[in-house]
Amino acid sequence: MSNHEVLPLLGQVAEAVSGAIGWARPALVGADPVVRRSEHADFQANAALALARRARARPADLAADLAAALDGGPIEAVEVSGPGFLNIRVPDASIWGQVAARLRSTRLGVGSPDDGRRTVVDYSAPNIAKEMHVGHLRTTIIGDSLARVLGFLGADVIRQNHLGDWGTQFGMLIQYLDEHPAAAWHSDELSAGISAVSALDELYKTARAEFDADPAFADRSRRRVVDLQSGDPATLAMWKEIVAESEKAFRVIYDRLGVLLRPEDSVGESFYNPLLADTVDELVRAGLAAGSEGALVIFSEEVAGPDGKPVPLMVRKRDGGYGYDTTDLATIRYRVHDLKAARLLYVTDSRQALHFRMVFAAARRMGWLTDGLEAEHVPFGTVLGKDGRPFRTRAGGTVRLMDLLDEAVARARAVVAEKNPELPAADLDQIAELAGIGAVKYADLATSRLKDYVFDPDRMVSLNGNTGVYLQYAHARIRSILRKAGDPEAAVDPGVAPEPAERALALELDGYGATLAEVGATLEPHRLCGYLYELARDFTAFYESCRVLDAAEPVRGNRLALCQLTARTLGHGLSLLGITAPERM
RNA sequence: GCCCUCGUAGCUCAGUGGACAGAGCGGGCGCCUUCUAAGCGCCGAGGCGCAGGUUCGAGUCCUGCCGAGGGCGCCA
Repeated sequence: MSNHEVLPLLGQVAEAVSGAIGWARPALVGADPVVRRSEHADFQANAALALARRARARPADLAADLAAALDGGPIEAVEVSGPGFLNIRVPDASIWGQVAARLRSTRLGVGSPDDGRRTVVDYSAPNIAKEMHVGHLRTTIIGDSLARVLGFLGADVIRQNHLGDWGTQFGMLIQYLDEHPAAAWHSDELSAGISAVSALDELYKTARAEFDADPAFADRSRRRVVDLQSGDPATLAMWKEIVAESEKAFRVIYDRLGVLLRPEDSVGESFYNPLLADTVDELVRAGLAAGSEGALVIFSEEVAGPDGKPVPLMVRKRDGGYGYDTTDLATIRYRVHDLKAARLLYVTDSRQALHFRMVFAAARRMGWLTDGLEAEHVPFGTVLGKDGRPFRTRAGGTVRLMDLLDEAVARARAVVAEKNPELPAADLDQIAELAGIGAVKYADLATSRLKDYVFDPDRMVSLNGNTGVYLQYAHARIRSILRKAGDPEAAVDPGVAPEPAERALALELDGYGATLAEVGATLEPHRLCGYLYELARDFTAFYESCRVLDAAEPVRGNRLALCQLTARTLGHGLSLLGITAPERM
């Protein structure tokens, strides 16, 4: 499919201005028409200012020539303003035509610019036998939203949950569990509210203490690591059980968060373990990896360390083991060769930027990444507490993800209960859950990805401002109007002159696809949040100045159409953020 | 030492090289016989860390400096 199912007015105007440029100044054919939304008209074209020098003309003169060449087409009126801006107005009928066309489309008229592009999104990646904590919040939420947006834009998205399910720490844990068969850690032997990962996390700490205190246990643990790596059946069975129980616990969080990740998306470190030797062989044969101080490394061609020498990727450790550098190289090899990916995305925190830069560079030198292939680290900032320091419990420990969700839902519940005391308890629970989870996700997505952000439950469940709750409420309010009208078939009469608020709302709705394309290109979901907030505000302005239900036809029909398209766009946009938009609040 | 990111209103944040830099919170005033007041309007508040540069035009691009955070061999 093309970039647009319904060509936005901005695109139509841009085409017209492009045509005018070619007509008025053939030498400038193909130049950017620089069309933008405008406060002074429907759109403005800044091409005359940008091109005046090349055209060897005064901007105002060039603008006048362009205006003269812009007769008719999708443009109703043009005027030159200021130093050479073209203020452009589109016909009323076009405004309504776009609304009608988008309502007829199941995709709201949005095209599929990423059609068929196989895109691997690597995100979440919790560690087996450990609690999910605040550190997994952003990767899970941002990664999931990107998977949704790219999928909607037509990409063939393959989600990859790169679980931390392999490593020497499991030798210690398995040995401990083997020696303490009475220890409870299976989900069915734990009391409600205690997860397997919570129990395993505790047992691991105990095992760790014993490892440090008892040399004999440490020896047995080390032997257990060898057993695990050599595939000893009993050890492997225990490990698989630990993985399965952990995944059950993750499932509970994923279900509550409403993320797309499913069991088959789990392709953890253990999956790559058998592939690492081959990966390293290729690197050695290609002459990229070389011995250094007993280890095997790839020296970076561009990055130097504190000593001024090239920084190495650790391909094989001195003890013969493999670290994350090797695994990440193996993921590229696998995702390109076996999954046939065209675009690789790694949603991890920004501290790993240098690591990925070096891994990608090595993969390019190795020939695994070729020119048509895009590999991108999608970095994000740290979650901070209100004190501006990394978010921790009062005692200084990491904050469990589940606790954090509980707190947000509890606050949302208090706010909802206060504002709507008549709500039946069951509805209250359901709405509090939707609002609380939505608030957490929205707060995480709404701020620009790269910056650290402050986790503030009070602010995120606020009903005012750029919050998830505000958008959910806006959606519910519109749905309420539509229910009262009996959810009629949209009937748009393009002959009606739109009120300013109707015009502004329709133009905003027309720009939905452009915003999504921007999110797909920049991998910045906060642009979608900003768009939806603006849309909700435009709707509110419309709601304040334009009566819907008691308007006379054909105005009423047109306004209902605006309500329908706004509700669908809001609901759809929220769903791409992974947030549910309830019918009632 | 080198590299990366960030620095916009009292606070939390938006801001494709274009017309007077915008929201929310907090403060002040006002608006519910009308589709959800979980809302809306008005008032006050910054000239975008600092200094240069490129440009017809810079919060946005470039250079330097200051400040904060992060990274730089066997943890991911």
